[in-house]
Formats: sequence, structure tokens, C-alpha cells
Amino acid sequence: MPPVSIRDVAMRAGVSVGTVSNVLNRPNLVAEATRERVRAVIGELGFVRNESARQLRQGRSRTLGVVLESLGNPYFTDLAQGAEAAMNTDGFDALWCTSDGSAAKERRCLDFLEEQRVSGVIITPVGLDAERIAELRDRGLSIVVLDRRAYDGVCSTRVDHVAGGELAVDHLTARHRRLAIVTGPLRSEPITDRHAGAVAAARRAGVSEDDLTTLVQRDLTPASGKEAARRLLELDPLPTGVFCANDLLAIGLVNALLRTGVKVPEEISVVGYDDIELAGTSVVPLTTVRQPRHELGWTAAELAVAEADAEVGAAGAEEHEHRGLVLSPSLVVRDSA
Amino acid sequence: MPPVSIRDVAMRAGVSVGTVSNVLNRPNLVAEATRERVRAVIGELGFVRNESARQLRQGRSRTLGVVLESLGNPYFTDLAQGAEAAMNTDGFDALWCTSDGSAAKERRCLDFLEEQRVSGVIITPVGLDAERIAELRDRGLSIVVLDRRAYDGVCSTRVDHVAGGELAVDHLTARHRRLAIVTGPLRSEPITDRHAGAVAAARRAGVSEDDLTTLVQRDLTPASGKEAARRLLELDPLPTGVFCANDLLAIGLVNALLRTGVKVPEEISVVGYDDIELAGTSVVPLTTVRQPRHELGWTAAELAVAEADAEVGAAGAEEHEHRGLVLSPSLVVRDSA
DNA sequence: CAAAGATCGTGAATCGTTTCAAGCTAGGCT
DNA sequence: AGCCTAGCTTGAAACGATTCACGATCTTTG
Repeated sequence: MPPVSIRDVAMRAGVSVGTVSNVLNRPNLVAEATRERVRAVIGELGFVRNESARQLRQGRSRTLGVVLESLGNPYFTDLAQGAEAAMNTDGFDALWCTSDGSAAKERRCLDFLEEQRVSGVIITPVGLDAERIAELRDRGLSIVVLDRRAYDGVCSTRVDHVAGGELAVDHLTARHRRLAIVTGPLRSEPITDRHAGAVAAARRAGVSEDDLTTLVQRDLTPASGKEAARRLLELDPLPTGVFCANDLLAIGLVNALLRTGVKVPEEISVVGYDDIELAGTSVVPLTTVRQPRHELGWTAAELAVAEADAEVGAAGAEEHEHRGLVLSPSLVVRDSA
Repeated sequence: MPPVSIRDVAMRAGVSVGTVSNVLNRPNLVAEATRERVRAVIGELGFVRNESARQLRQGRSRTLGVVLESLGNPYFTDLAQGAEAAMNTDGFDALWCTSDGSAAKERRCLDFLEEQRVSGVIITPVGLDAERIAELRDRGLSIVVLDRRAYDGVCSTRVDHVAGGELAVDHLTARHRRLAIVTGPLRSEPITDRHAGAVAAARRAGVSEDDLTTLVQRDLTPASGKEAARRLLELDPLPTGVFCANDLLAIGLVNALLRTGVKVPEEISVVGYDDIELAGTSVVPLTTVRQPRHELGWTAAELAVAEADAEVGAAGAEEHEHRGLVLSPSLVVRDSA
């Protein structure tokens, strides 16, 4: 049995296809009796609207693409939920892709989304250059950059990670003079910002160059945290305050320290970053910098929706104000520092 | 500027639309010179194929829907990656949805996927009844059930959780006589299976009814693990071996025990389930039951692809053998037990 | 009672692609 | 020269929805 089309419904209900379409999209234009009859037939025949045809005809879709860096970090979960909630509120659907941190895969994701004719893209750029962005914009896609400084003429929402780094280190310098910063590859913007903020705060508090060590790890996983603990304990004199660029790193580090008999926070204090769920329930509940993740996702989606709607409403060159939102992180004090 | 269509390309390259389509889909039918000319124009004009039109014409899509229960558990990450890898290998794309454990949201996801005319769905059912499954099958969708026992006439891949539970408890009974099982709501099948396997293994090892306590927690999070630790310590006599239905629970439990001064594994041994990344790097590296997650996702995708292809290749009622794959878990011994 | 609304329905045109029967050309063979 | 074949290319017919100008009825009203 071939799939049921609007035509079959029309025939069976004894009306024209236009009327069925109206029942679906502008029910108030249809007389109640007809409306109910058509609805009944739809149920009876199990008609499901063909979104491809609909989209083809309408030219645009109520779908937004989201390109995330990875699903490995629980950080992205809340973000995604926030974004999805906002979209559903505005009647949009989401198409999820992950770039896995690879520029090639990111390109593939964007190609896919373009072919699907999504009306906008929310993205944490990996290898995205200004040129490609412009290209997408020219094709009428609204772009929202997530957790990166705005490009030219593009909306963005991000967290002020410089402030976050400062928050963490300010807390440490209240009691410590010898500090270490454990961080990941200084490639991505949020990571370098956290580092910059941390260093600035240390300077400001009068921590000398010699008393501030930065340990750069390969990645931001618990395993790297464990490795960082080993390197940390080789330092002489031993730092007493440590700032980790994310919670996974911090958890791995704290666990490794405890295992080798170093007491946290008594001998070494540790501050993390992200406030993932595990932070509150680790052996030594982690003091950390909380990001408004849900809100980050939510606002990103709102911006994308606004831009997409503007584009449609506009009979041509509606001016859409590109906005760069900056959200503030906050310090959550627990036991580890 | 209206989006570039295949027609524009044809005109500019001085060929017919049919030829452009051939360049895109069966390049070997087109003379080399023409092919290159068309390709050049495609690049020049920035043509992007409209997937809606393509799908509409073809009637089917090379897209599979995946409905996951949540993204909160790192467990799903590997699964998703495995599935995506398999799909890409076979030239399929994935559409991700999450049901968040709600039957209503699950329904919405399925409606969405049906409207998108995906050719199959991989799903971890929440409120999915046999009737809806049959309905989907009748509409020509291939269904693969993930991590649940097969419904009638549907493919499935799952892990043998009964065996997993046994594995865990067999390990514990080698050294312990008083056991506790910490588990979540006994609603979902994998959880009840683990429990059943654990109980069976305990019985078989001769653990008496009185020496086996089951603590049912609200959910499978570290916070619940912490709560479970409190309840555990109220037991008298104290169990010395504990099996947790997942790693997050186990980690929360171990951390809480350590914080109250109970030594793990010396005083209480703990076995988890899942082998998530954190298991290996927690304070006391966790002994746990590993699930072949990547493989689980991979095989699910393979089954879905096979069924989707069969449906197409078949000029009618090609017989597709519905298969129920069962993968085996394995025990990873670390320090916690 | 005729004209003017108001209220519902109709049906053809359209979106951008794929598909396929048929046409064209050039070259080889007899 | 005539016929075949192989290799390319063409152009029109779908696919399933939405949209919109226009009819067809029925009510109201002066």
C-alpha cells in the first residue's frame, strides 16, 4: 500500500485537496462539519503529512540546525535541552549534529543542514572561517555562534570566561600564594579566556611569576586530570591552590591526589569549572565556577528564531540587529577549596 | 537573490536539467567535458541540492531516526557514536531525538520522524505499545528496538543484562556473604534484568534471603547513590558487598561512603555497571560490568539499514528476517571490589 | 426582490528534483 | 551507401503539499 497522501484523504472525504490542506493549516477557514469529517478520514486512513513536500512548496522550514562539538562532556546536555525547549516554544524543531572537534566533520554537518534547508544554524565553531559564515548568511541562513566571541555581523551568546577564571583564582588567592593552573590545549577560545582571567587575577593579587605554574594537558578528561596530578606533585615548592579548566579535569586530579595520600582541601585546594552534576557528589564536593548552561542554549535558540523570523517577515532587507549576548558565570563554593 | 536551483545551473552551463541531475547522481553517464563544465558552474553559483525536493521525488530518504531516552547518561554517547559511524558507512544520515523518558515526548518524536519520512527508526522504547509499532511498520518504516527484548516481528539489539547482573554478583560472592543491591525504579527492562540476574546469582551462591537487601532509589544519578549510602549504613548487620545498577549510582555511593569514613573496598566492596569513562578514574577505581556500547549502537544501525534496504530492493514482499541480537557484557575488575 | 456581503470550497499552478523513453551524433561494419 | 551500436543528452512527467484567485451558496439589507 502506497503511503496515504492528501489527495486520498480529499477523495475519501468528498472534498478538494485545498480543503484538506486548509483543515491542516487554517482550520478556522473550514466549516465545522467539513472539518470534522476530514479529520475523521485523516485518522481512519492514518494520513501523515509529508514534510518534504510541504517544505519544498513553502521554501523555508521551521527547523534549526545545531552543531555541537561533542556529546562526551555532560556540559552539552543542559545546553542542548535549553536550546530545544526554546525552539519548541517557538514552534521550531531541532536537527542535531556533532562535529567531534573535527573541521572536516563540521563541514559535513553544515552541508547536510544546508541540503535540509534549515532556516538557521547554532554552532560552536571548530574550523569555521569567516568566509564560510558569509556564504551561509548569503544563502539566507541565520547563524548564531555559541560560546565564542561574535564574528562580524553574526549573533552570538557566550559566557564571560575571563570573568570565570578570575572568580576561581580570586577565591584561591584569598588563602593561597602558590598556585597552579591546569588547563587543556590552548586552542579553543573558552579555554584561553579562562586561563587569561586566571592569570590576570593572580597577578592582581600579587602572586609572583615563580609562584604561578601552568600545566597544559592534552585534553579535558578525568584521565588527563590524573596525569596532571602526577606532574603537579613534582613541582617544588608545591602549589597549594589549583584551578582546573573544567570539572572533569578537576575530578580526575582530586581523585588522583587523594589516592596518593594528599589531603584536599587541607594540603591542596582545588577549584573546577562548569559545575557538572558530578561536581556536587564527588568525594570532596567540588568548588567550581557555574555556567548558566541551560540559559546559554535557550538564548542561542531565541536569537536564531528571532533572526529566522525577521528574515521571513521582511519583504526584502528587513534590518535584523545582530546581538552578542554575554552571560555571567558564578562561583559555587563547596569543600574542595 | 532566490536560492540557486538545478535549473539555474543547467541554463548557465548550457545543458538540460536532466544532465545536471546526472552529474550529481550518476556522473559516469555524462561525458567528461560536460561533467567538468557543470561542476564548475555548480561551484561558481554555489548550488546546494534541495534535499526536500529530492526526497519528495524519490519517495524515500536515506535517513534513519534515533530516539534516545536521554543524553544525561554518558552511556548514550558511545552508543550514538557507534550508530552514527555505522550509518555513515552505509550512506545514511541520522536524525536524533530524545524522549527524556516521557511517553508523550516519545510520541512527538515519532510523529516528527514520520513526517520527515525517515526510512527507519532506532528506539529505546518508553511508552511504545505494540500497536503503534505495528502502525509504523505498516507505513513501511523499519524499526529496531534498542536494549529491550524484541517485540514481535521487529529487529532488536540488546545486552544480556541478566548475565551482567550475575557477573557482578558472582564476583562479590567469591568473598562476601552479606550483600546489598542498589537499583533504580524497577520499571525499565534493563534495570529489572540486572536485578534479576543479581538475585539469581546470590541465591545460587547460597546467600540467604536475610543476607540480601535491595535498595530501590528514585533514579540512577550520583545524588541517589549518596542517598543510598545513607540507607545502606543503617542496615544491621552491614552488608559487605554492594552491587549498583549503574556507575553513576556506584560513584555517588562510594564517594559518600568514603566521606563518612567507610573504607572501600576494605570494609565495603562495590561493583558498578556500564564502565563509563569516570569509572576508571574515580578515587577508588571502580570494578564494573562493561557493556559493548559502541557495538550496540553499531549493530542497531546495521540492522536498521539492512531492513531499510531490503524494503526497497524488494519488489513487494521481500522477506526480511527479523533478528534479535544479544550482546554479552564483561566484568572489568579494578579496585573497588 | 435585487444587490451586496459573508462564508466555504475548488482546482490549477507551483516548488526543485529524479527518472526514463526517446532523440541525436559519430563511428564502425558490411 | 546504408545500417547498427554505443554514448550522450534531452524534456516532460511525476512526487505531495500550499496558495490563491475565483465560484457557488446562503444571508442580509435597503
